[in-house]
Amino acid sequence: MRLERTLNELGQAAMQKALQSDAPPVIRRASDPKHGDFQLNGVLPLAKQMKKAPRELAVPVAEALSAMDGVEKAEVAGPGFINLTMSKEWLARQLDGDVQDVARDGVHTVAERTRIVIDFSGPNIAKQMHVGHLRSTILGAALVEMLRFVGHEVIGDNHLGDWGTQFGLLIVGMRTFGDEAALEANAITELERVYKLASAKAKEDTTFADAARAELAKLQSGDPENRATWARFVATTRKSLDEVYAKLGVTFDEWLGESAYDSMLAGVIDELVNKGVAREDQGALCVFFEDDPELSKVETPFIVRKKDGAALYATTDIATLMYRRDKFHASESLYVVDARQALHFKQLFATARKLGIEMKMEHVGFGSILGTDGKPLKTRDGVSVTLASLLDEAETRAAARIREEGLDVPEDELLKVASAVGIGAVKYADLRQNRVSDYQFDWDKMISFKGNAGPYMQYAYARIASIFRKGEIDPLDANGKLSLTEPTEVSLAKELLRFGDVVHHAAETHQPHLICDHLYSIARLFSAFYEACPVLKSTDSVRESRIALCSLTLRQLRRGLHLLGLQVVERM
RNA sequence: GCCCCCGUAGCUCAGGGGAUAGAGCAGCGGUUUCCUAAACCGUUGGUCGCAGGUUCGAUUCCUGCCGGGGGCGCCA
Repeated sequence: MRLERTLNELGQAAMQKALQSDAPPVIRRASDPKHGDFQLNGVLPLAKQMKKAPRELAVPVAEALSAMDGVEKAEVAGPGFINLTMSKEWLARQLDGDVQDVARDGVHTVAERTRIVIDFSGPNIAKQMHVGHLRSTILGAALVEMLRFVGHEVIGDNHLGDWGTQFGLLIVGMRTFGDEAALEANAITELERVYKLASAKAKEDTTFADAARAELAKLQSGDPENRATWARFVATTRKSLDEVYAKLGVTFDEWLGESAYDSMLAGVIDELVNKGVAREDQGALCVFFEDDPELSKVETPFIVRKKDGAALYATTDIATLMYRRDKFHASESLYVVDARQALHFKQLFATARKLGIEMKMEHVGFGSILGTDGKPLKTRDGVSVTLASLLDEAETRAAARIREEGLDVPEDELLKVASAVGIGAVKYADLRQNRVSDYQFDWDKMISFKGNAGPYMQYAYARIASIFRKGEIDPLDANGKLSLTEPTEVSLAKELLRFGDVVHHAAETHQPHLICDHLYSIARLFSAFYEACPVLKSTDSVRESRIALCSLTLRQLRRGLHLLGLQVVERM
């Protein structure tokens, strides 16, 4: 349900009736349960505006509220807050609707459906994915699910780094240092080895560097031989990328790498020049931002063509925006990319606006993954943990932990559960934190399964699932009427009512951690409820009600975890 | 030098104009003849980096400073 809107309407009606005012009621959750369920703060600013004493104005509003359906108590407090307590019957009635809503578990859909392209993951060809790709992939996949579920039309796009300078080096490097057999056997390992040698040599040997540039130019002008070599690099790399994505359970709607836009680049350059957006400077074609208060201070131009004539990342990104506008008719483009690229995106978006591209563009940035020592997990010289090995370790650790605890997992399901728990732990650890800050990757915390962590959530889910299994009840049929009496029932119910608002807020602001926090809160309140209230052992309408409460908790937990990309398991 | 982000409990982090600032971990003390104890309950712990300003009210907004991180012409 839409709790915020419902309460807002209630508050608005009261303020209208008591004060004939359209001022916003400013309803918040009570800061302390002693103050009731919610508080209406809107009287304070209104009093200021009307030059009246706040408490004086608050009295008639509180009276009006008290007379309204569902309001148990409304009283003036402090400088002029109105503390609001809703009746348990009202809470139950509101939540009944969510219990019945088997299709969406109480989450409404947006009024205005828009088409959004989400650009995420974006690994490089000829390179193993490493921890640096983890956040973009996990965050992006969650945002796709979240925005899609609230009703948007979402296109998840893997903008592969499959074009650019590195291929000149790789082609020459393969010719010089390459081992064909090794390439067949393990493409990425061989390509990484060759790349490292080639880039080192290019730094010292200018003829070698020139040769690389020449091969790159040939590739970009469509030379069949180089093109075929390139295609082989791409295809072999894709195989290993697919393995990682399969393990993560991440899929894409499009795989439009940088190469997909190559044919557009000349046109982009023309448009930049013809519209007077870019001009030459020191041999390169650049966009300057004299008119932008922030970007003009940075002084670095946005380079769209190097002095040797080659296009770059920037050029491709502009082409990509045009493509999304013309082919996808997208109204929004999100980039789930490391926060360190903030300047690039500011310049890109400013350039797009200069070109008249009317699209909502947003850089959904995120911080780095650090080790427990507070330093980046990835080292400068490229010795970084590969994503594949990290995910393997997560599964291994989870399996060990499950065995150690002697959990309720049949041996033939162990690997499946270990995978759901291990991968889930990694994903959850990443998503639970505000994306803008760096976060410490800590196996012990992740795998200790305590507190706000993936396994705790999965465990909470499994416990509820076991109630239904034991009672031989289908959660989807558990739609008895709610009657809330015990304090733990009321607390849980109030939290369950917020689910829709939370999912929408998280989706709109691109903050999956809001869902994590909320699910954690639901799981904890459920545990408290479960501790205090027998479910299957209770009888009649109490039993019906509690089963309905369990059902909605189960479904919201499952829904929320799915939105985050975590699997649930029926027993663990 | 310029620009961006971050300073909240011992540690890892939420919160973001409103009442006494919240979780987890760690610490301390409890709970199992009872539907999953990977659980639950209680408790210790904070000048919200510092200084001004705006406001009836600032941890939250603004400015400055200090501390940490990141970025800054032909990489992505």
